[in-house]
Amino acid sequence: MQSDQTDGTSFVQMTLKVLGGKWKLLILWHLKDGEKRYSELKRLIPKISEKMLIQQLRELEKDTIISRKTLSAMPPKVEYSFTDYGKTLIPVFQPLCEWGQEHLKRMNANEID
Amino acid sequence: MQSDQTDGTSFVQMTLKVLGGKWKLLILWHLKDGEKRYSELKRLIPKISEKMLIQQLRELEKDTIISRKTLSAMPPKVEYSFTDYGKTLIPVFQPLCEWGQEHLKRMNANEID
DNA sequence: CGGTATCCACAATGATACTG
DNA sequence: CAGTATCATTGTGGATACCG
Repeated sequence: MQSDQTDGTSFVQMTLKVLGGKWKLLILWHLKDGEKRYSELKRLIPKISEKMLIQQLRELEKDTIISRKTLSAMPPKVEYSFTDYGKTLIPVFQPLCEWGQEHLKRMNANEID
Repeated sequence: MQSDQTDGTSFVQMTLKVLGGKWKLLILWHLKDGEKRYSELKRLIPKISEKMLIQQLRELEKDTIISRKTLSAMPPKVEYSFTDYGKTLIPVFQPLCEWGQEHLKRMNANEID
């Protein structure tokens, strides 16, 4: 039931804006196992640049998917975790990632692409 | 261009490659109601350029999510529909889109962003 | 009708150096 | 440790014209 008659497409743009970043699914994938410190995420995702890590975290935070807690200022200690609202996303993106894993296997098996 | 990851993260890149295109979710959203002709899709998604429409369709086809059937050569008549394999994606991306719709409402309601 | 081809703007990402 | 700042590069998407 679309409420939006002129252009029922903005929810797609929204979905992509929230999850479409190159690293966001991966960040969420790690956070679903529990809160993580900035440095842990950096270690878990070695190929991400600091700029991208902080940028994607900021965007997820702005979208109220994750929250940022400063545990101590000196030495710096920051923890990222799902918000309660963000947790509603877990049953949605987890099957997506699992589908992606199966799809990857299938593509490799058939040597497509 | 990196081809290999060694860590178990490439499924995320794969997921984004398959669904991350700006119009793919929207195309699939329309196709899940049944097969559609090229011109129907163009009409259903007025803002997409022909280049993008055909490009996204080709990629979905290459990923074996949808299939392309030439119904007649003259006049040209082409129909796109989910493959059986592609249908396994429906229960995955549909909740995603529904979440996106709810998220959009929430953002509008709170005037966040 | 159902595409292709070309050119270009700009957004997204990346590398690297620096900072409180 | 947890970021910022800057610059370079790449990728994605759009406009337009043309083709079988």
